Amino acid sequence: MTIRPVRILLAEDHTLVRAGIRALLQSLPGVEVIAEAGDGREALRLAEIHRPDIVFMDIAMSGMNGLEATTRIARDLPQVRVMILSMHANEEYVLQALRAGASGYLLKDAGTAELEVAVAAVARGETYLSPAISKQVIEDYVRRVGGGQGGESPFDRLTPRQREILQLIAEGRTTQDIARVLNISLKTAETHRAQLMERLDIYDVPGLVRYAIRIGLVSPDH
Amino acid sequence: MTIRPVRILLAEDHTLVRAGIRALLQSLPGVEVIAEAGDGREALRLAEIHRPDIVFMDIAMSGMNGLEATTRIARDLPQVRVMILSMHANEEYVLQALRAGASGYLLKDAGTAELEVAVAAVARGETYLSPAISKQVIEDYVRRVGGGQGGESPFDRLTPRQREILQLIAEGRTTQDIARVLNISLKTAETHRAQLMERLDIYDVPGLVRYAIRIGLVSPDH
DNA sequence: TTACACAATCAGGAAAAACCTGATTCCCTC
DNA sequence: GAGGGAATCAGGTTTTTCCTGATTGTGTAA
Repeated sequence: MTIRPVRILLAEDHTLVRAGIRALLQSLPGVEVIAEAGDGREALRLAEIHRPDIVFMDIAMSGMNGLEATTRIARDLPQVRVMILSMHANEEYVLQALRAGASGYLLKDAGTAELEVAVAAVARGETYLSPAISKQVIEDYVRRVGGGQGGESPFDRLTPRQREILQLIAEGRTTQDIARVLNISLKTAETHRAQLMERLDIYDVPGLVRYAIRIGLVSPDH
Repeated sequence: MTIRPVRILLAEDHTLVRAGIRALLQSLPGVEVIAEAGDGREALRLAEIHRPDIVFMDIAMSGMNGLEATTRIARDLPQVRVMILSMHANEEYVLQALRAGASGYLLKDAGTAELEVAVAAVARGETYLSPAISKQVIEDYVRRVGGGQGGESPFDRLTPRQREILQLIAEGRTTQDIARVLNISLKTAETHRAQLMERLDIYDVPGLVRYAIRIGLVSPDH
């Protein structure tokens, strides 16, 4: 007997990229790309029709984005697994994807060998995350899921004090400055800063600034 | 006699996407992908070595971005043409690319047929722009070029070296790291950093990061 | 009610980074 | 051929970060 091939639906809005990834997927043994979608809504529609084993889903798509589509697929078609295709190893994105019900999170700068591993893992019903995604993220997730928690905003990841510190850092205040503004000792400000970095798994100031901008704590202007 | 194939260097930082596009390019008749680069600096190096006919260049790459690399290639290797690969039909990007000396601007959501047309056009020495790019943009460009000089971009405020340094800082590289990446001494990297701050009149790292984001040198994600 | 996790506070000392003040070389322009 | 800007480098000081602790209060789960 022949092994049943893994049937894949590929959702990605950039045609060229989609065609490229399709070519890669089809070069893998036991993999069949049965349909392509250019946005989340189409992905949803095609998933209902074809019931693929795996949907390869880009996050950034216009119309309906990949996370929204993932949520619906996970709810309505539980036998269909979703592999998120993303450019960002960003913790927030990964958590959102997993919360939405994705079975895998594959970075676009993964190698082709990794692609094969990822497909096989998800096809077996496992969860696959690109190795570049930090352990911290995974542990956070497991802990949270274990705790039976629900909605999570990026804001909840930090204590109020830590958010204050983060905002001040992103605004360009030095740690000394922060201590003065908040009326705490330099040492305390340093500790907050360190714990904040630990919490976000971001260990450099530029990374913190970009994160603060992403979650809207500060704007690139000013 | 056989027609000499079009030799292409492919610069794109996401391995998976790169592999995909490579597969597409190689499926075209008369096209040969002779090398791949994962960032702008490598693209520059490989372009010098291989002298490809066309460099397919992604804009958003870490380390040295595609526009910077394009500028240098256009200056140092005029016989090598650069085809920008971009996700955005955004006017500002297109203009910057053309100003940098690109011979083509291909959107990532182009079709594979368009890919073939684009390669052929640029190989013949023509300029190719994806049809989705508005006529307005093209007219603007022509007018500007025809009308002599004009546009002052925020980029012009910094030397190429300083832009490199700024981007690396905003990406979270330490000064040591930067020195290593650019193969200069720590002291030199420190000097560049200081002169850069002087030039922009911004004396803190978070401020530099926000500036870099404003002018599009890096994105808050990444 | 004790035990425990966690937020917020603080410190000493080592290590690293930034800052200040120079200097040289190269190349382009006037 | 003099001047100026860009890129390179260094010594030494100051500042900041990093590592490894500790204490207090508060809410919560055993």
